[in-house]
Amino acid sequence: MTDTGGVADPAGPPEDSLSGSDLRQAPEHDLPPTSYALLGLLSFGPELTGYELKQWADSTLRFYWVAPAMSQVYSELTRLDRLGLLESRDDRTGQRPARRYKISERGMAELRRWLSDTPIDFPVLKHPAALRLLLGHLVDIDVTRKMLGGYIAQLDERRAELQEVRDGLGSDATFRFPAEVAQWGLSYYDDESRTVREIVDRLSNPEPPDPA
Amino acid sequence: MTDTGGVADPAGPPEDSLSGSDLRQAPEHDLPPTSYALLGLLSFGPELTGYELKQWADSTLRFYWVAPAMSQVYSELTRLDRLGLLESRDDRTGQRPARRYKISERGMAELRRWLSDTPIDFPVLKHPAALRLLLGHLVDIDVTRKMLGGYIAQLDERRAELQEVRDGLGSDATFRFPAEVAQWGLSYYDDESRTVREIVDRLSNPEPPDPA
DNA sequence: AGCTGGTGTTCCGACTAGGAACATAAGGGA
DNA sequence: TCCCTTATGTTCCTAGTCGGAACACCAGCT
Repeated sequence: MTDTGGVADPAGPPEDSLSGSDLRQAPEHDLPPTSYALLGLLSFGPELTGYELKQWADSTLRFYWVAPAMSQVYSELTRLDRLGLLESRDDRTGQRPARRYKISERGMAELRRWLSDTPIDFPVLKHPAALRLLLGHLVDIDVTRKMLGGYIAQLDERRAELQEVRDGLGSDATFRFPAEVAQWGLSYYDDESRTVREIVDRLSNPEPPDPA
Repeated sequence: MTDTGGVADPAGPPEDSLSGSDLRQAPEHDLPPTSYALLGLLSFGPELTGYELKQWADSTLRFYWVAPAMSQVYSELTRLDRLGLLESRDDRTGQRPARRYKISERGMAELRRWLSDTPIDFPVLKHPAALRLLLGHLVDIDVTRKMLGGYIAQLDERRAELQEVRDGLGSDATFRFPAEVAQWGLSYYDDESRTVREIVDRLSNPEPPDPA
């Protein structure tokens, strides 16, 4: 087993000193999915700083993928660059010096390979509202009802944000797939909101005899 | 800020030696949600080994909460025990010696406090199928269609498993809340399956002019 | 001059994921 | 009988992830 490398190398100076043998090394195994998520954002073309990439992920990606932390965005960029999947340069044209990254040909190829070859994982979910409903026997019913009411309010808020994202994509074929994903999310929020309202109704009217 | 403690203490022998001052210490801050998830399972009453708790979590909890890894189950049990939220004993009655844990009064109280006082977080989602659909521009359309077909098949499978869980809960009022949560999950799988089928249809018939 | 807020990045500690490793028992087949 | 597989029960290690603190600099406002 060869060393696939730690992300940070605090001992070595970053400039010059082509010391490592792991420069431009192919990622023998799959990277974690979050790496492909960020690489995927960059596959749409822009040349971004870590800060800008984080903002973009926060505004769109987070609806179906956990928005990675700032620190993780930067360490991912460092790693992807080291693997040759990105190209980077120092940008001093703006008011602030910054490092800008864009996807490389290698990166595009690796992304295509991953999309074609890798079996799909089932979604991973952490659903606090469901967990709390499960534990309803421990608290007064009003606590649970109130909790679900708050969840519905959050759903409405998120739905409105996602609607804005979807509207911003227009009907241009360029953003056909992002638009499909946004639509998917909107359907999800609508269905979820309806389902939770039904649950709240059932909690209020304990046993409505089925009139069928 | 006082030390809220590492989970493992490899230096110290576990028996006797009341060395620490952090025994039976209240958790000043909230524990991570996964801790409350496991504590919540134990709030239904049983006295379990780490192994059994992991199996239970795998069979039911995983539908709306990431099933924690074996190693995490054990470290959580150790921590919750150290905090006085669990009671534990060595069990040698079975064929294999094992440590059994059940929830304490303190644990029940802390769980109730958390349910009542803590604001609810929005669900966290990692949705590989959505991420791949987003990147549809990179691959042939058939790759994306096939990917979504595989996802639908996984959905059907999961739905069948959850249906069994739900059937096992019956209509007894004891499991009213677990049954509601299971029903919630079933609705989610049904809605998601329908939505994804619609997406696949749209991918096949690119622009069906709206006949309205 | 100082305050606040946005840009840009790094570092650290805690939490989480996943598998390897270890140990023992039960059951089945050559 | 011996081996193999499966299940029980637990620990350890590595890498990945999260969240905040810290640092730095610039712009606009008071």
